[in-house]
Amino acid sequence: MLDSKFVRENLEAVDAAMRSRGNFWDKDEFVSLDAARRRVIGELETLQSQRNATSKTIGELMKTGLQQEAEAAKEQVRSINAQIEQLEAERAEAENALDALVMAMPNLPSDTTPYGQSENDNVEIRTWGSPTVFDFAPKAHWDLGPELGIIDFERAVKLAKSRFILLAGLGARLERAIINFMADTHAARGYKEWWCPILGNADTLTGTGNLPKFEDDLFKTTNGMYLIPTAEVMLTNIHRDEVLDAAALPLHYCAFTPCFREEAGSAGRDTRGLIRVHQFDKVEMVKFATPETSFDELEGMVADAENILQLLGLPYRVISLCTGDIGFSAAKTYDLEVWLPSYNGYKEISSCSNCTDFQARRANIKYRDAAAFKGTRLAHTLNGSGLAVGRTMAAILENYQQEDGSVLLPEVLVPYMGGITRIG
RNA sequence: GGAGGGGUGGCAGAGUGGUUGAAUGCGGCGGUCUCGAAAACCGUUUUGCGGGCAUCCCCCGUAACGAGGGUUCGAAUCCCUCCUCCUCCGCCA
Repeated sequence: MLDSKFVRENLEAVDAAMRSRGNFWDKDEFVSLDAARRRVIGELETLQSQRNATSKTIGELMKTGLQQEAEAAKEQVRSINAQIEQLEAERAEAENALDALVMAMPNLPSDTTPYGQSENDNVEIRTWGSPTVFDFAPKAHWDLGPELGIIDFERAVKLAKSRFILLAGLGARLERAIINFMADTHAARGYKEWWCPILGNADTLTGTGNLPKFEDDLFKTTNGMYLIPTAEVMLTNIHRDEVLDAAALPLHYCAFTPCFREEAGSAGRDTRGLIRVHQFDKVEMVKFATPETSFDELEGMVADAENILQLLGLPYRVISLCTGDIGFSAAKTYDLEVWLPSYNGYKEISSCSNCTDFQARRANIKYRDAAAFKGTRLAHTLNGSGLAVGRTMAAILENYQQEDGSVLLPEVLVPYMGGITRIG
């Protein structure tokens, strides 16, 4: 969430930023709600001050036995309280309205985020490798998987519903191999690994910006909990309501979890295969940093995600998302897109974002640096996929497929597959 | 699931209705002393919001003692609900 004081004092700049993101917030409503709230608070606190002063004298009057005067003062406070009660209601109303408006506002884009309206305006930063060339007609992973007997789409529908996946035999093992390879690789590069709940409460989902605006994207339980759409939610909220020591920053965390997404509104998109499903595995990276270093940390995080693709030998490109395409909480986002022969193009496999203080303000994540400043400041949070496991499997199957329908395995995965070098 | 006992400032720990945002101790920070350090001594030590001043410094007000509601002129202190921790019993991967 944005700082409403900052919004008030930088109205035009914020307005421009919102429009660059295609977010049509109501500037005038903000101004009037903010003014109303401050007026009510002013009046309310004046009355509270009067009440406190009068109450104090009541105690003294009663000690000195001046019952009559005390009763008169009590009556006076009662009438003040009646006014306070009404103003409290007004304040709650004003704050709720302002809160709803501000909570619906996305983060301000970084200066370095390219301006643009849609994904067509994203900027390619670099590519690694080149699109895989075949001297036969390559198959899509949704054909390869069933043919090899390692992905069972039909039974997954029977067990759950469409857009769920059932892996069999070496497919299930490959899933585990990819997870372990990714988690081990990040851990070796300094990321502390966590294992976390995959159900979160409303405060947790609010902290990362998933609630209240994107509730429809989440699976909910009957007791008011939510299945996490990504481990980012848990890793970021680990330090909710905490003050971190600047000397400990940056913190580099990672975790493997299943991820659950309703995919409301994406019916008809990527309907086949492993690309867009309700449940998938992901190894996630999260960082906590100071404002001074967070953008450098973002570059480092992208490099760590790229490292996985390079070790797997999968061609990819890095793009910088434009203002119109970055996510709600992000100030700057790089997407890694892996080459997918079935799409004859690149497909997102990782998204790395600097959320600056946007999540930290919601989640109350601060840090202290006694030598540099008094008090506390909001930390910056970053998150990135490292990587989406299902899409990685799809990319491996498609890019490593052989003419005979078998699939070679990337060398780095062989130890995780118990020495198996080929499926099929 | 049953019974009982707790949740106070970075930590420990007082405080059962009236200048208590909160004693005391520890820790932290600043200073005195010292060649330096330790010890000792002195001072200081939360955050949100509103306003002033101003621009990272201070002042005023207000709110916050797990969360929310209630009683009262006034609540950390009394009542209710919820959350959570601990102990014992039961159940269980």
